[in-house]
Amino acid sequence: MTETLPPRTDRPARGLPTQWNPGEVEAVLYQRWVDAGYFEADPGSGRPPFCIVIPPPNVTGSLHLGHAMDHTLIDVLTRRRRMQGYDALWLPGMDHAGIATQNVVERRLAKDEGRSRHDLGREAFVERVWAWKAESGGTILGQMRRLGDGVDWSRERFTLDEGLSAAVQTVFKKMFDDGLVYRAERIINWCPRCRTALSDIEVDHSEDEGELVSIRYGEGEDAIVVATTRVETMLGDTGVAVHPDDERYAHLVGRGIELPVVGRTIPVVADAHVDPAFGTGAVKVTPAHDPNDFEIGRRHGLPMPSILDEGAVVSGSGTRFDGMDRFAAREAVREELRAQGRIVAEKRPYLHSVGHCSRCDTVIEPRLSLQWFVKVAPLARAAGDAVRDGRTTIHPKELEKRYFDWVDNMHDWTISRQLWWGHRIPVWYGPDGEVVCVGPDERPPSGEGWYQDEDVLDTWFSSGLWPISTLGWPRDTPDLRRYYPTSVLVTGYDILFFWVVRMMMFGLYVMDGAPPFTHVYLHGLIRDQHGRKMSKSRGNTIDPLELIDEYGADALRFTIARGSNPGADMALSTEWVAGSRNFTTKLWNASRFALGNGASAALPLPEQPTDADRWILGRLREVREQTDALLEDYQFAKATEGLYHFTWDEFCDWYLELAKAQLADEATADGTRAVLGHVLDALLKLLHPVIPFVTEVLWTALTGEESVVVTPWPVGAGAPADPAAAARVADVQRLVTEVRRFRTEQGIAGGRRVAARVEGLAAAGLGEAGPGGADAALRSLARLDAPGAGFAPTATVEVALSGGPVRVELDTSGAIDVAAERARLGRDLAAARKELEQADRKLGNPKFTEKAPADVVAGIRGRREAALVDIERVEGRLAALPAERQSS
RNA sequence: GGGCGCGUAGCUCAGCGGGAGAGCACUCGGCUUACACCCGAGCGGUCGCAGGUUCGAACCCUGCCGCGCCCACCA
Repeated sequence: MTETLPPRTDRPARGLPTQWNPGEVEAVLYQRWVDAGYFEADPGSGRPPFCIVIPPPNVTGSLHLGHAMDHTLIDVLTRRRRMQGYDALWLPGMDHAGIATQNVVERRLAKDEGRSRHDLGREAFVERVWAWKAESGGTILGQMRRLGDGVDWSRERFTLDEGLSAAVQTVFKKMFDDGLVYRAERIINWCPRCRTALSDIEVDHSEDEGELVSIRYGEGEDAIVVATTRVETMLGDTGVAVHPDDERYAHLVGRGIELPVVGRTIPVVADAHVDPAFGTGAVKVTPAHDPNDFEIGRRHGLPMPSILDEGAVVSGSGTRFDGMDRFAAREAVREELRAQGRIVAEKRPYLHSVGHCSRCDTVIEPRLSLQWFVKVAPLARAAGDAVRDGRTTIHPKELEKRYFDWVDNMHDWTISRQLWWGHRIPVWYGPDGEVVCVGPDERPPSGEGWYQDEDVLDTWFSSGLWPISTLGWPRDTPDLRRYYPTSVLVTGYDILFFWVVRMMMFGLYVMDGAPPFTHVYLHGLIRDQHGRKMSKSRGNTIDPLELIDEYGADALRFTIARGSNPGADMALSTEWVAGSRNFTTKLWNASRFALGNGASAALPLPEQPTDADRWILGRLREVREQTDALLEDYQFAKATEGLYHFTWDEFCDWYLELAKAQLADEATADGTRAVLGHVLDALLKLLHPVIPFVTEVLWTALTGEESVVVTPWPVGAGAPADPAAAARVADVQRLVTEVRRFRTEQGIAGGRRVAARVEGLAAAGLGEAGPGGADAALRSLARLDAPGAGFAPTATVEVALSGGPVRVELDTSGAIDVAAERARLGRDLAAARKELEQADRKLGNPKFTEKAPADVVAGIRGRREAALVDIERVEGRLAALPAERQSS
């Protein structure tokens, strides 16, 4: 729902429309930036390099809020560095996302044409995926432009590009030669639906309901009871294992026992892996379908028949279950065992951990299979060491532990995938069992009987090379020399293991110990307004494009930055984005006011600034310093929040209001225009990295210059803090607030001017009348007129300021609401008494006065004094109130 | 089973040893010549529970309760 408000004023502010309309302007501005080449890096510039490589979005579809988070934070960092004079490069690109993309295209193919990839054949299918990539990739690039991503489009990369493919092939070859990749028959995770091997982290475990069935193997004295959650695997049992020290079974070790249903005799072996306290202390051993059993089988030389393939019992198992689906087989085998009286016990439901394919949720089948692996131990050790010795730092630091736990306990990485979309493994097999790995510039062996490996590499293999391959490796390019190691990696903590660790391993390996990035910043996940994970099935996802359409890209970016605390998830709702949109509107209107009143950044700052001037210039300096410190520490939320409050609560609510009086006085008008221009200029620059569009329009209107994108960061903006001036402004604020409160309690309309006499300003150290003085400020902000003829005060507002009491006598033109005033003063009195009581309690404790630091004690004493003064003042006012008239 | 983290205003979250905060929501006023996507004034919290340390604890320690996440070859 968009409301268009009628313009309330048509005073022109240097061509600025009365309303900020992001939808009309953003695309134009973005194209202008790109055309101007602002985002293009120049390794020969001589400026210090700053580089971030994008976490490449998958070409599976379109960007979601998680990407918007990556992009916002990266853009904030990059735009700021560019303004700080760095040769800033944000390198864009996309990931082919092997299995994910292949699945998407396969599903579409099935839905639209009722065909499988096998119907098309490898070559034609891969062509289809490329077509999809063109379409989906285009969508993503368009979305990045909508977000305002300041990326260097001339350096855009894709993981299946020629150059990146060469990098993949080169690394594979190097690792092959170094013995870091190997081909072996191991138990791997097989997804029967995707029909490919998966690495360990592509398997999600969940507690599922199943069954635990205890089966008696053997007869009589030789009988052993084993328990299993997967009855059907007993078809592939080749042994029963017991603990070596388990006396219950000692007599059976080494002997044969008959495997029911199948009828073959299998040995009882002693293996320390078995926990004698668990269940019966005896385990059935299915080496081809369980990682533990595989190890046991290996230690004892047991046969390893595969009895399940592609999710069904293999034909040729020699049983009547041949070809039966694995879950049907589970039931059928169980019933057969039951018929034979073999089932001793059953527990159902039985909760246990079951692996699922992270892509399609199908139950994973552990399977003995010939695959390619990366020997990770040396790589992982190097990855751990680089963080341990500080070559790379992880923010927030708490996530380091997770990183170490992972790299220090990593299993070998299964990298071959039985897919078609990806980098084909560059290995050729010869007729006599030759295995030849081929580099990118080498010709593969040809001739009778030679063929290339059918499989492709895990998509994370190429993503892991992203920071080096995108910069040109294996060629020795200026970019690589200039931007590697990259400055920061910004990504979600959820892909720490998938991606960050792999990049560390590869980067260190390929680049001789130079890590791929100096810092890693891990942000949290975006959740819905109640902190729940966003998911399509829950129906609580929000499309970033819809938010941009309704509120503007700046609003979305501001919301994300404002909610991003290191490592913590953030809840996002349209209300938050609307609030951010309101902020951009506020900034817009404040700028219009300033411009409409002749603000200029080119004017010299006043030689005799007012207190308000000194205060806001001092605050500006502090805010700039604070913003820098926070952003250096990746505290996006706090940095953004600080700018929000400075803009709204200080600049708009107070300085602009104070400026109105100053502008009306010739003595201060020019100075005020200069201060307004100066503060606005710096503020727009500080906000630009977060909200680039609106700040660009406003800043160019203010300065008439080309673009805020390439303007220097406002390091010297503002002035050193002036605590005395700031204290006087704080006093004025208190005064104004107290008078406003009185007016509200008395029901005096906000716009109505009230005649008033102000006493005690000079004595309180606030000066008297005069340009930029406290009196003028108070009268302007509290809407007080000078006492004219016939001034007849009906009420007094008295405020005890640090320098003394100030009395404001008001002529409300008639009797005041005594009850309301009594209530207001009563609340003040209660508060003051409570303060006094608290202070007395502390000061009455000798241990406190003895042990607490002197400044703390002094602070409490000060508060006690102030409370006493307050109480006296308020009691005086209460006593002076006229008697309440009796009313019903 | 191991590890990490979180429980603070109705909601989402900051604060992490010395006067309980923000945004949104809510109440009451208000077309106050930048802004009603606004302005002004308010209401709202035994800071999960119980102990302990300390002159002083939302903040440090211990235990408990509740929730979340990560890791793990629990047959």
